[in-house]
Formats: sequence, structure tokens, C-alpha cells
Amino acid sequence: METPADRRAPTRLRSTPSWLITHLATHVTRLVGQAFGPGEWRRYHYALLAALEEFGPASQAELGRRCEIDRSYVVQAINELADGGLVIRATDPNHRRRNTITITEAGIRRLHRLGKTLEGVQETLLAPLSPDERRQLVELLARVLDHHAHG
Amino acid sequence: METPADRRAPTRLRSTPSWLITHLATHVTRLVGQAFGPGEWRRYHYALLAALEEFGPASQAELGRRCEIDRSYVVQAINELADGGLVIRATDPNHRRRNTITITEAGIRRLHRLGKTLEGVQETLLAPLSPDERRQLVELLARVLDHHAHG
DNA sequence: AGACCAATGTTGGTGTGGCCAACATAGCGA
DNA sequence: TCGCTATGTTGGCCACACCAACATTGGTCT
Repeated sequence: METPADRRAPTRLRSTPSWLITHLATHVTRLVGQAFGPGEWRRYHYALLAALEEFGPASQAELGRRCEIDRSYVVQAINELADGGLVIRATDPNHRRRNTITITEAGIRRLHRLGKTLEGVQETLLAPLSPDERRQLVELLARVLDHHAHG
Repeated sequence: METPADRRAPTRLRSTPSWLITHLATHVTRLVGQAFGPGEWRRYHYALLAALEEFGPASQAELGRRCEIDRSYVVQAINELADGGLVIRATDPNHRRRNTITITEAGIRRLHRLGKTLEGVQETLLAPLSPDERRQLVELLARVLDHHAHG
């Protein structure tokens, strides 16, 4: 049997947005993890690189605010990115308590490579949806997220 | 300033479904956690109770398959539910290696109470969407989730 | 100038929860 | 009868969200 009877999900869950989102997120995490590979970069590295490429050099605190990542996690992620030569951490001469993070050429290449990988993930993830439906979904999710981010 | 410049999220992230979903899931987890209260029941307890109410008594393994929860987590959650008198764990006489989990009256009441709480969460979560858009979002998410669950 | 406050980087701890490995027990099928 | 598998259970690892504390350093107010 393709879908055994004891695998049907409760109706209450299938109609509850919060459950759909959190549960789908676990599938997404697994897909992204598989695509990025073990011991390699994770989605937070991608997020930080994306912010650095789009907005230019920034402090760790600013990166955390842009990507909604906790300061303490930014520290670790930037450590790993710097170890890999994807970013450079330098003390801001004007504000000596602050670090200026700059993306390197290697970082930009890696960002684009990870972007390609993520495109494949989206393809797998949204396979059952038409292009129009995919755009609808992205638009709805972005609206909801905007409402709660920095809200 | 309402939305400081350094809080704008990178375009790459805002247009990436996998990022939208995982990131939104953290907001959802926080909202649900606040609504359910500390040290109290969590979403997995709700999921298990919902499955028990809809499909009747079941083994732990079956519950895990229905709700896509790992067996090891089902054990703990059922322990807590049983401690709270919301379910009863009994050995299946026909298959003595198997437990039969049954929801109690108190469990059904708790399920309905948690359901009401969750409805409030959805209201907060989907505030920026119209009723039509909310239905669209639920339908799209359910389709995607169905495709990946048990796939 | 001096006193206070806020931002920053950093460390470390806590809790959730997804995932996997191992194991004993007990049915089931060849 | 000999595996093979399902089940319940324990325990571990990992990704991260969140929070507290702290020293440094800048800006602000008086």
C-alpha cells in the first residue's frame, strides 16, 4: 500500500497553519542539510554571505539584525566563514569596539554556488506546485514574515 | 525610525522559500510556546492527542507514523501525557510487545482547550492575510507537506 | 570634564526537537 | 526451527533559538 492507513495525519494538524509551517520546516531543514552536505556550510552561513554581498561590509551586530540571527550565533558563524577565507574580520578604525566584516572573492563564489544548490532544493521542495502557485506561496510567506520580523 | 536601514533582510533570503519557511517556523515556535505557557504542554502533545481523538486508541509506533514524530520522542511525550492523566498506556493483550494508548476524558478536554489556544495563535500569526489568503496558504502548505510526508 | 547609558563582541548555559544507533522482547514468515 | 521485523526504550549528537553576564568603548547628559 502506498499510503498505509496508519500514516494518515490528523485532520486537526493538516488544517492548522502553525503545525503545517513548523512541520514543513523540518522537511526543509533536512533537504537543505542534505544539499549542503555534512560538515559543510549551513543556511546561516548562506544568510550572512547574502547580507554581506547585498549591503556591503557590516558589523556583526548589523548582520544579526538583518538576518535575525542572535549575536552569539553570528560570532560562531563568522568564525567559521573567516576560517574558510570567505569573509575578513577587521576592527573598525572609527569604532574600535566594532568589527567590520567584508566578503571576499571566494565568499562571493561560494555564495553563488550555495545559491545554485538552494535553487535545486526549491525545485524539490515545491515540486507539487505550479510556477504561479510557487510565486503565491512565496508572496504570502514573505508578507507574514515581514509582519512578525522587527514587529 | 520604525524599520532602521540595517534591519532590512537580504533580497536573496526574502525570495527563497526554504528560508522563508524555516525562519517563519521559529516565529511560530515562539508564538505557540508563549500561548501554551512554560512547563506546560507543547505542540507534540497536541499532535498526539489529536491523532488519538481522531483515530482512536493506537500503538506508540502508529502515533509516531501519523504525526511524523520519532519513536523516541513519542515515548517521552506519552510519558508526560500519562503523568497528566490525559492518556492511558496499556499493554496490548494480543501483541504483548505493543502498548495501546487511549485518550481520556481529561485528554479530550485538554485537546479542545489547546485547540482554542492554537486558534488564537493562527489569528496572530496570519494577521496580515485576508481569509481567502489564509485558505490559500493552508492549501498550498498542505499540498507541499503531503508531497514530502511519507514520500 | 565627569557620570551615566547604550552598543558591541564574546563566552557560556539552557531548552527544543530532529535524527540515529543500540538493545531486548515478541510476533511472523520461510 | 531459524531468522526477520516491529516495538518500546534509552541515550547520544547536532542545529539553533534564547538569555544572561561581562568587558570594552562610544555617545549623552549635566
